[in-house]
Amino acid sequence: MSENVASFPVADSPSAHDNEQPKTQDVGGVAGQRLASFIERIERLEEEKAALMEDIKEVYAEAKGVGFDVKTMRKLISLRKMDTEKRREADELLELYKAAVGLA
Amino acid sequence: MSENVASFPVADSPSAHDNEQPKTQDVGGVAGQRLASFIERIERLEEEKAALMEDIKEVYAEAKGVGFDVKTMRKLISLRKMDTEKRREADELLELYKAAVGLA
Amino acid sequence: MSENVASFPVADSPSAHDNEQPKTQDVGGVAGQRLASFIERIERLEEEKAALMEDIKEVYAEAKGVGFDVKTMRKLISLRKMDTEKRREADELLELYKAAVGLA
Amino acid sequence: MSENVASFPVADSPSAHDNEQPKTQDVGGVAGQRLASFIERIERLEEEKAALMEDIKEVYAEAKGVGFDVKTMRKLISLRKMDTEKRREADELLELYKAAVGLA
DNA sequence: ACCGTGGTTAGCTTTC
DNA sequence: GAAAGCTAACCACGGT
Repeated sequence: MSENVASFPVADSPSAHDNEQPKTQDVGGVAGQRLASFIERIERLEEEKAALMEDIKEVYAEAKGVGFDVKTMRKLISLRKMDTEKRREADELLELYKAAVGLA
Repeated sequence: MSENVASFPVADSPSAHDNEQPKTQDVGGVAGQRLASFIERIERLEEEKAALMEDIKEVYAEAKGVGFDVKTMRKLISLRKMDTEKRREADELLELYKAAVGLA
Repeated sequence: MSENVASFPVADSPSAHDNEQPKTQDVGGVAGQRLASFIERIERLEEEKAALMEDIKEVYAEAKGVGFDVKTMRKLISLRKMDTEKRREADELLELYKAAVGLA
Repeated sequence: MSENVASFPVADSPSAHDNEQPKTQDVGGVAGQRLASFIERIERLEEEKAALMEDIKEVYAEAKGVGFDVKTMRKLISLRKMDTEKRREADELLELYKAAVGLA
């Protein structure tokens, strides 16, 4: 039933009691600036991420260049990752058992 | 000429009984070490990527904390990204034209 | 670069060699009927899937009702699934090695 | 598929010698069997679900094969689903009203 | 009772 | 063009 309605919901600030309207379009007032700031931060991080992904591709390419099989490498890495995750989950399961059984 | 680098200097098969190997897995020798190095580099980069993704999630969380709608933000960013890509493609097209016409 | 354009692209039939174009715009024509048929099939399958998911939830609920910890159960099942997948992937990796090394 | 059914991994102590009967603690006993049964039922249902998902993919593939745009189809179906849910919710609301007013 | 969290599912990208 | 891996949206659960 409940449906969020507001896509730009927020007052211009958490504790918005500063009455001076910035003149410059209050859609895009303090809240707008804050939003812009968040957006920028995220986009910056996304850029870094993209760069990293690029780097990864390059490493694969380099490996391929000296004769390794990329697909195999990927599989290997995936397997290693699964190991890691599985161990982590197994640990969690153990904790869960302990909790379920009343051993804090 | 059988060049073991150009093909795949693979470890002997899983069913091997090569257990008592000296420290530095000489299965595959130099190539094996090289492979290990690639793997490590990739896994390191993947870790960084994961950390970045974590950061991004945190920024979204912070934005949410002050009242912004995350889903909307995502859409916004995605839209901006599309714009960027579109422009980039347009630029590429322009370069192509220039090249085709002899303008370096 | 390439971007698909047509959202309702299709000719009115796979083996469309019947040249007589129906003149009357095929939106809702043979192709439309065919599309409707696909949609129905998918929606039917989705329904069955939803029913199955419901069943699963019920089993969990029943288990919970007799005292088992649902979260633990989920983890357990997830772990078992990981085992299965990991084995499958390990096999694939082996095949990959063999192929990379030239062993059909 | 899965063979080790009685796998009830952790629970009883790591070095549990199964010679001694389970005393009061029912690890691996009746409760264990019951748990195994639940697990099996769920895994069976999950398998069916996976099969269904496979079927759905195949229908999409078939549709694509005769020229329909899968992405568009997905959107369409999603839209229809939203409609359905909306109507269902509206009906529920109506029921609620009726109940509130004393109309069974 | 709501929010936050984690897990699941679906969609998209990229690879082969 | 198909298959897979990755990412993002969704949903149900438990905590506060």
